[in-house]
Amino acid sequence: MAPPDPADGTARRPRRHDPDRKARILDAALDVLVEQGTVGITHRHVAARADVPLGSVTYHFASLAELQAQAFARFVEQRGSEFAALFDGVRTRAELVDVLVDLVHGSPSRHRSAVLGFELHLAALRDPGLRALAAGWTRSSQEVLARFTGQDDAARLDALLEGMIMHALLTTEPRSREATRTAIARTVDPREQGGSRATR
Amino acid sequence: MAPPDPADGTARRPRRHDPDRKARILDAALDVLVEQGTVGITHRHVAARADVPLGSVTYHFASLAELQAQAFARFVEQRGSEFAALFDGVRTRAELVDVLVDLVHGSPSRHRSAVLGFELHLAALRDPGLRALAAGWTRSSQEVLARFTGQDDAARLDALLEGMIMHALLTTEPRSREATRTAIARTVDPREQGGSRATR
Amino acid sequence: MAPPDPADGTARRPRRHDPDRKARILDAALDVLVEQGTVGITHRHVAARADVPLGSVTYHFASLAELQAQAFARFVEQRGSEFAALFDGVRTRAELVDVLVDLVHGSPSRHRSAVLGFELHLAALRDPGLRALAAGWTRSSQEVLARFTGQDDAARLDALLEGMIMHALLTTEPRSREATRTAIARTVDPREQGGSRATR
Amino acid sequence: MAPPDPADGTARRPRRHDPDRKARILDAALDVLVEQGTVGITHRHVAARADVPLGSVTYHFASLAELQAQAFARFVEQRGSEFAALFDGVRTRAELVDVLVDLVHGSPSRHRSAVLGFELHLAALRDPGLRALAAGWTRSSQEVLARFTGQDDAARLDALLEGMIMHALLTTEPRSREATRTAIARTVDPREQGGSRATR
DNA sequence: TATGAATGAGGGTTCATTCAT
DNA sequence: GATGAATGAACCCTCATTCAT
Repeated sequence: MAPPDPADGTARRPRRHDPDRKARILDAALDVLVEQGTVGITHRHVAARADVPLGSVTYHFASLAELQAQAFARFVEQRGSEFAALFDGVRTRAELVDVLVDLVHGSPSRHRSAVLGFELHLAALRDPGLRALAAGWTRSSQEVLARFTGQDDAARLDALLEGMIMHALLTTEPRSREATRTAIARTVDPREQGGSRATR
Repeated sequence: MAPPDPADGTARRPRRHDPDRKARILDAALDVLVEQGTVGITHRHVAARADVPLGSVTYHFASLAELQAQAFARFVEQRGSEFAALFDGVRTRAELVDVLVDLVHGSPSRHRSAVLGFELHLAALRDPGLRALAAGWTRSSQEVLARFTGQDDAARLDALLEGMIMHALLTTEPRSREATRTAIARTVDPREQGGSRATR
Repeated sequence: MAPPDPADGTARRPRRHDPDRKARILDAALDVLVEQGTVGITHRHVAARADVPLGSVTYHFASLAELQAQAFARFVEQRGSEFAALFDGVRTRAELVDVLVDLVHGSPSRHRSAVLGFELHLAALRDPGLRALAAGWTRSSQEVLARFTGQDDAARLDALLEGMIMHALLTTEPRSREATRTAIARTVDPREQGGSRATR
Repeated sequence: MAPPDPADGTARRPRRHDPDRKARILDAALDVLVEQGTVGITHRHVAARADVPLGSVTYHFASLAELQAQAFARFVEQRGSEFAALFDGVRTRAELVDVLVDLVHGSPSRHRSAVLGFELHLAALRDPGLRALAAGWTRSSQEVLARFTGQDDAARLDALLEGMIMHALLTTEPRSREATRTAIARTVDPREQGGSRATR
């Protein structure tokens, strides 16, 4: 005889043997991070988000800190590939600028990456393990950019993008794409003087 | 017979009638924010840091959210003046660059501002009130910069600084001041091509 | 409008301002210790036993270990006075033996002291703070006995009593009072050879 | 792709077909009992101590209570033989006293027995099954002693030893062997009046 | 005005036990 | 036979907030 369903409408969860449950928990943790930030990372929130019993989270992760660390690691891995893929078809400086402008004035899907990135950066301020992770991520991002701009300009460009993305996340009256384009274009190629689309 | 002490470490303190206690509490809250981030903002932590009884915090602030908001407001106000003052003696582009390089490769006192700034930015992502505060801060910062660079370049410079400060906070092997100087110099004056100290 | 009573029949507890609640919690903890042993010392058990909300226990005691330590300290203090009082009217060796036999073949009220004493001894094995407490208790007990027997015999007598009390607690077929009396009498006065009531 | 490890430290161990694993688990449980007391008896602790997978403990024992009971039973059996063997070469009262003094002022190996004995006694207070076990142990111990002292004195001697061992376990400034010897000698032979080594 | 006692929700974590493999 | 994934209860403790004094 099966146990009765609880009264509160939540269906019984008979799910035993669920492979890659661990990965699903990590994805749920990233969802929570986007919506609530690091304060939202609790066993109970993550479990509810992953539609998994509480004990399942504590079973797979020895501590919340470890869960958070692995979630961030998963993000960096996934986002690293995505980021590199953005530049796959880029041949000219103009195309590079196009991609970067899209990066800043991003779609909702970019919003997620941006928020997670900043959460990681802030968490890394006080966690050496996360600091190493963030450093690796920054390095690989700059390597991607450096293929187009050279090493030094890549660092500069990366910092500019970081700041612009943060501002874009926060601003209520979004700066026009044109202003963003100009700023990026000048950084990608300092000889650019005009604010409009580079024609040469 | 003396009344029993509570179990936590809060000792008995006979300080009655303490003007500007409210301000001291806010400063303590900022200290906590620097050291532990927004998760550390609890009545007990702040009270202990301010060396003030627990009830004093709840008495002066209707809720924790309000305490945090006022603490951030105090920070923006203080930091705004400080920031403007940094540029008081600046006359040439070279001097501007000097000040900005110092801003990025900051002393420990700058560390505090940088951390609080990022804490504010991240908290503002999910709190409309803080978002307005952060927006005002960004605007006034850019106005200061714009006195030297014009409006558009100020926004670009501000974003660059933001990104470089974050990277400087996180990196383990700090990038040389020279690289920072070059990046800033090129942004301040796009005609700069060399990486070394600008001579005029 | 008062909040409604909970559905499970437990009456609402409007009790604010309850002085010597801390002492009541400690007494409840001792009750729990008697009934369930150290494993039963949980915030919830003690709170329920003291008819006090859970938060009240955590408020008054910084940790469970501290609660347990203070409870044992309270027991030692109370029991110390009781123990000394047992010998107030003792004038002769025979009266001393009478009191000690009663101590071993104790009433239910003695059961409590015996169990708490052994719980303390065992807990003290692994807790230096409790070890000091237990040592002090043993010392003061032996001082009381020494007033009748001298220092060395007091130690011997104390050990014998300890062992007999433990056996009395455990045995299913209780040894007769006569056997206990004989054993004690021989220890109190080694010249005693017979097993029956000392007449001299 | 390897299956994920659980979050706790239990590593993968390829030991299949391990006879007398059950006995090894019981010995591990006794080790845990000595070090942490009955609260430490958990499936995980015992499994880790025995270097055995978690499931192995639940497989061999229907419940934790049963595991504990069997561990105590194993202790009583082993310790019973050991205890009897202590008296194998005893011929005179003086030799008997020597053995008993060693029993109280024991080496580390005796420490283990003493702690386990008291753990058993206290656990038996609240568990009828263990009470029977403890009663049997006490009986057989007294039978060994009775071969030298007679039935009544054996019970008295056993109680004295029990108390002295407990005191010896707890005391920080260990009572001298001489005092212990005197106490035992007087109990073994009430005609003994002097405190020093009995010469006949 | 100012304080600290009081409360209950919710936090991280450990655990005995069940069960599919 | 043997194992480890899975589950939910219960653990200790921290906390925001309320309120009597």
